[in-house]
Amino acid sequence: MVAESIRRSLEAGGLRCTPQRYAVMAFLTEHARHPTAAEIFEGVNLVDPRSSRATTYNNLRDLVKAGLVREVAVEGRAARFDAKIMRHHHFICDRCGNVEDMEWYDVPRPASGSLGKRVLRECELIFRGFCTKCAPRRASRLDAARRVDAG
Amino acid sequence: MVAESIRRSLEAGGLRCTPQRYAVMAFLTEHARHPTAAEIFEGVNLVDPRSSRATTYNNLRDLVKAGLVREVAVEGRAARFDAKIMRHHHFICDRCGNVEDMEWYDVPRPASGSLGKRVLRECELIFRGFCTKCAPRRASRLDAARRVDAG
DNA sequence: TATCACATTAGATATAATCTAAATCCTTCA
DNA sequence: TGAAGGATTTAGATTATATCTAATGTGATA
Ligand SMILES: [Mn+2]
Ligand SMILES: [Mn+2]
Ligand SMILES: [Zn+2]
Ligand SMILES: [Zn+2]
Repeated sequence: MVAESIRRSLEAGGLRCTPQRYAVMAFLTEHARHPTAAEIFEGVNLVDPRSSRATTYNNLRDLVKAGLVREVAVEGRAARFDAKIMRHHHFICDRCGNVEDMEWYDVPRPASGSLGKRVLRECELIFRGFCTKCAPRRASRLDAARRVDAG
Repeated sequence: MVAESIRRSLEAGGLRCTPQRYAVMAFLTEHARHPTAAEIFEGVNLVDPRSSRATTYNNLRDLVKAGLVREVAVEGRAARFDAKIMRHHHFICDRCGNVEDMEWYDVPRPASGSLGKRVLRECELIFRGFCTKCAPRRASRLDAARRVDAG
């Protein structure tokens, strides 16, 4: 059962399972769309219980620190979050900015000469291009496509 | 000569070579440290001519649009910028957050089945771990290391 | 029940980025 | 030359995002 597994992973991470904290984890587990903190705040408050903005931010910070959630590196202003269920890479659309999950595969590590004294923990891959929704319009210039969307 | 090459690349990108715009490109070319907009603003104003904050942001936006500069995807709040001189990957330090350049090498593309109808433009690699400066302290817990730094 | 650490909250504050509208600078073309 | 008009710059206001503060609430346990 999903509820029980969230409860367990919170406790494994040394965090109490509060309604607000549970709601953030549940939302991220159900929505693999890499929502922003504002979207998560809105999402968890569509249903009860109410959670304040500060609590949403606090819990996201704690969940990241506990390793249950990761912040996805992406340009744009607002941080995006991702429940750490399975290893995967990301595809970021040049046109609409959507961040999509991509199947995991191992990446060749850099030559140890180029790594120097650095200690490598992980290699993350970010693919860029046009997503399925945006690819059909790729014939037209990017600017033209943007203009169409704005209109 | 570097000055001349900056001038030429600006014009090739369809941008006038103004003193403020030139200063941003020159700063980014000299400082491969992926500075934030605020750092660039401060940096270009250490020498003359003065450039306003709005102009620094405007020029960074225009330079990115022209493909001469890229915004580096990194967690943290402020966007970081990088003159597009040579292809390279990035190493981000878990402890101090520094973004360092890493030698370029080709990355195996995802299986076309997992790509679907998406159109792939590039594969970017982000390495994470401890940088040369932070690696020696890695024995102690991350939190402990942070406390030392703060104190 | 009393205690105490952990959590939540509203609202204030800080930080990063963008917008606005006016002024200035360039290029072009009589 | 010297208007005309587009591109650029500017200070300051505004918006967007994130964090802080200090008061309050909650629940496990002695
Ligand atoms: Mn993801
Ligand atoms: Mn770089
Ligand atoms: Zn898209
Ligand atoms: Zn470091």
